[in-house]
Amino acid sequence: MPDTPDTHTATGLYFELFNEIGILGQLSRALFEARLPEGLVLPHFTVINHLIRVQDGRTPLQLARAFQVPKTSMTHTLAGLEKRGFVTMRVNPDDARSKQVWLTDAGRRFRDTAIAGIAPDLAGIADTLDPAEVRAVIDKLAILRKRMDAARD
Amino acid sequence: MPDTPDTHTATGLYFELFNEIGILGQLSRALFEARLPEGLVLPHFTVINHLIRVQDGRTPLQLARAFQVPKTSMTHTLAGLEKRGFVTMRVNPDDARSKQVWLTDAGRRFRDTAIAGIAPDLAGIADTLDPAEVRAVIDKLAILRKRMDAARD
DNA sequence: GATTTATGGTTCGATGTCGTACTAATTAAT
DNA sequence: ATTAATTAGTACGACATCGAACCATAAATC
Repeated sequence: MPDTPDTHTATGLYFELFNEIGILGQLSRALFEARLPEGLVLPHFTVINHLIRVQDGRTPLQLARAFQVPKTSMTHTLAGLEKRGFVTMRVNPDDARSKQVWLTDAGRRFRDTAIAGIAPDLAGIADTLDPAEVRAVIDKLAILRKRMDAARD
Repeated sequence: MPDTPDTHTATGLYFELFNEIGILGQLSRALFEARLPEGLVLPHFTVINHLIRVQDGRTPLQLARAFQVPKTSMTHTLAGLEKRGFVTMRVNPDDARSKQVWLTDAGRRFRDTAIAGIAPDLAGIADTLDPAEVRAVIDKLAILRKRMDAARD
């Protein structure tokens, strides 16, 4: 079932890879959003999750770069999170142009319950590939991601 | 640089995988769209490409399922393609509710030039992973995709 | 074969996404 | 120090995306 006729060329392979990535992105997004409370969308969760993983206090621009979205999109996402009281934004004491995003207790709770809600779905598919395989795929994708990230200037 | 603290759990691994997929989807989408003519967006290209790969004459619903998008989104994408003369839609002779999507010559030309425009970018990163690795990643992702696809009902 | 149920598509309204243009603050150049 | 160039963030407008409600046709049930 090779989808592209030119799977033997290098670029054809990458076409196929990105196609697969696109569809999986679509599927996983739908999966997650189905479990999120009304009005919240994947980026909301992703940002909160990121803030917990790498410490809060990030600036909006740092977040935008981390997810490779335009800064205007991040402004919009953060506005939604702030409106719901999941984050608060203060001016960066080191640079008055900039802001810092801090998690609230409600934000942390939101993350916990969101994860708890989604975990069963993930558990349901977690036996598809064994952990070593997943690990290997992640590592390969990360290499590619960093490369593309760097090549973008 | 493991992003999630729980990379040792199965669900944590999948969290990380989907995160990587999301970012890569973002990056590749931006890469592609930068090369597409004004007003055209990734799904436009993807649909045309798909029609060439698996023969045209697909119905809108088949296309929506192939890309895991809601059918309303596909209606919108197809309207854009039709307006530009890249596809024509006729009623399905076997089922008057349904339609069939056919490529025009302009549509085929669009695909060719789009691929030609993007190929250099892909070539620029094509040496990041060697073909066997890419192939392996694609295969693993395809397994996961089919699983999630099936588990969705 | 009439009625019910299911299916394919579109319309409509509500966000999400992103590019352009702008403001404010910082840094660099003179 | 003043001016120019850069950077962080937002406002706004155009368009993409998607869910809910809808219409038309087909299939299933009686």
